[in-house]
Amino acid sequence: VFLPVRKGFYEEVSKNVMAILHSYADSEEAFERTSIDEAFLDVTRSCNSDFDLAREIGMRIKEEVKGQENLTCSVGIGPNKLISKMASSFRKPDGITVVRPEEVKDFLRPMPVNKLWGIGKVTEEKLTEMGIRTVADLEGHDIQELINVFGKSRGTWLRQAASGIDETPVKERNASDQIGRMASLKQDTRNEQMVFSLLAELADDVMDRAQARKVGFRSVTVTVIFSNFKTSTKSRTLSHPVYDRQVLHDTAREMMRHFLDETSMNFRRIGVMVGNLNERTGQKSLFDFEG
DNA sequence: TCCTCGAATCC
DNA sequence: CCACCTTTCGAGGA
Repeated sequence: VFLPVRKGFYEEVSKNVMAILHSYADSEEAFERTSIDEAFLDVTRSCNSDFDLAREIGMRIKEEVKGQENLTCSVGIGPNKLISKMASSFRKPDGITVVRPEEVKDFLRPMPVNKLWGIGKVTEEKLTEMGIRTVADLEGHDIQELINVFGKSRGTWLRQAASGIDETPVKERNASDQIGRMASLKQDTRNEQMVFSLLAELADDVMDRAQARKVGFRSVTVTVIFSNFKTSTKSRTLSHPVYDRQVLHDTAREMMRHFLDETSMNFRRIGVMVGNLNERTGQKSLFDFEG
């Protein structure tokens, strides 16, 4: 069933659910929303590191979400974010999975590597070529070779993740650093009317979201995906933060002009993104500029 | 250190 | 499972 959901509906539900989740976290800061319907909660203190108590908390959350919003959800409980995220994916929908510290290895080892959170199609293929199929294979693999293939930071991450190690704290993230939107053209084209009118819609949408968050931006990126699926991006950083819709429109247009002039292939999708977001606050004190 | 741009992941 | 979209990451140049 496809529901033409009125704008803002998901956001409203999300807000309510997040409020419930937040209320079960150890503290105001022990909460990390990761998407419209997912969050990490640190409950170490509330359950006194007892995983049976943690399960009780998980059950209460499920009941409350069901009662308040009539929604099911999946809960994963583990010693860190990596494991709890994977535990929550383990039984879906409406599941609850607890992975105790001593169970982590058995939980991970049999899994194909692509189940590890953070490994997608490309990494999976490279690993397959290296003869690494399961998490156990990855855990046993020579770290130096992983670093040679994936680079230092990703290579070491792979090995740590395979062992179920993740020390990243549960922490409210500074709401995203960038706001962007892409869309397909009705047909592959480089007709200026069609391209510019879609570009304007996207820019408006991005601007709406920036305004809702009361942020300005200092960089603008325009993306074009061509008929052959090749992607090109062009970005420009302005000298001062901007809050002006017209500036976004003009800048995006100018950059799109470049693509129209410098290329010959039809466009399939285009996108607009703003970055270097900057809160519009009152007068900043000198301390705000200390690095 | 900043900027640009493509790669990669996740939704 | 696929197709599509959003955001982040990181390499390399200035």
